[in-house]
Amino acid sequence: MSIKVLIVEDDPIIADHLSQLLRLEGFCNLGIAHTGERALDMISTLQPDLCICDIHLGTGMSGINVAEVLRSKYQTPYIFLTSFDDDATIEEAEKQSPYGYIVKPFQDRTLIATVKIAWSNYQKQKSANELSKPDLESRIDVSFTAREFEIITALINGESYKHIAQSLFLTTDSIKYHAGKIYKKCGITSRSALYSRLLY
Amino acid sequence: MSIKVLIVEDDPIIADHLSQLLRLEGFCNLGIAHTGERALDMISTLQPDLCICDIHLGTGMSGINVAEVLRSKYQTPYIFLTSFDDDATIEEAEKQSPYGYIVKPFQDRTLIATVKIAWSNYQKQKSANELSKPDLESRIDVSFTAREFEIITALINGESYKHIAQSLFLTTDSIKYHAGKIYKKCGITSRSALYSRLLY
DNA sequence: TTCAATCTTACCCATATGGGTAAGAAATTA
DNA sequence: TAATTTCTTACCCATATGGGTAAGATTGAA
Repeated sequence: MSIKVLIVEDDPIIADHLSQLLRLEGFCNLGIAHTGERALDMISTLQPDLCICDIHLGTGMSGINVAEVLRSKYQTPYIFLTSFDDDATIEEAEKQSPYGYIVKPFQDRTLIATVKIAWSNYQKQKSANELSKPDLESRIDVSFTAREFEIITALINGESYKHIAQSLFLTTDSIKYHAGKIYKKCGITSRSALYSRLLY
Repeated sequence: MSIKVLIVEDDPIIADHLSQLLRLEGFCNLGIAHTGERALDMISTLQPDLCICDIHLGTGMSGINVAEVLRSKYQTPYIFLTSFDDDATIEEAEKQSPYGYIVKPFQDRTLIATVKIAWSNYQKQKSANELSKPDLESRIDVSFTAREFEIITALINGESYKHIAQSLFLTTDSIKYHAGKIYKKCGITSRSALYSRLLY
């Protein structure tokens, strides 16, 4: 699966250049938005995986505004690309926590590397929240049986004993028993402590 | 407080250039490590806030190795800076989840912006676990009173009603009352649901 | 096959949690 | 000042959670 990238850039020369570059590198190029408003349209319909976003887009919305939406509404990663490199612009950009910031004119390879690394970091961050057994065990230095891990994930999901029991075709007493063993292993005495103990 | 930056770069020309650049921008320049081994020394004694790290350092350790240590042992952010831009190098770099990747020759402003944004992102990530009221409210689109927020943080910390009551000089009934209102506002019915609802 | 670990279930008991309601005090706003 | 919101507390009740113990079933390894 290739990464769907949207370019938000008002300068047609740069936009075309980016377009070429992405295609050559095997990205799925969703096209170019020349204004912030158009960008929002394309984002909602095309659902890009990542955006390359110019900060200054002439009149109307700025790239910062677009990034704001990407971040809060879509949680889609973006990198800024701009010829404005003054401290004020950088500071504004910082607030959006971009995955990269490139000043024009740019090295093609810097751009490609930045996009790839942005995507990779984003992916890792996303999967960081999903609990894996070996990962968890090494982190807190406690080992669990398969059953226990199954129940740990349910407990952390906030499911009641009854609910867990139903979905595992067991009785609540069994869940209670396993929860008890889990708590002992972790040196805790309540479910809430699981959250502080198991999640970073 | 200015950010303490360490340069890990074997090319003296580039290293000097970086040195100048950082100084001009008001960073605290901790100096230059010309080899990976020297870098580890300097890292352990000088405790940099951030490293700019060349990937290919002649013989001995590579910048990737240095980054590995920075990540696993010190949790110090770093950005890669290299003239090698082949896919294999980028892929190796990706694994280290760098905060930035810049290909030589580079734009001074790209470097500065990348460093600043890397630092800002790192800081945010660090403090992301600490709940702030406005932040929480905008994220889940529910508003809380000051008292409620106070109790939310305690609930999330896994404190029992009794404990919360004692530390706030209230009765457990009061805590129960507020917890109830909080749950209603969030559209949930249990403390465990708070975790999935309030924490990403 | 035998032993140990794990799993499932049951039962007892104490405490914690959450829903509902209500009423007076305090603070805020119109 | 009057109205509204928030805060504190109390009481009732049902359910959930957690500790302890114990016994039979299952599994896996020596």
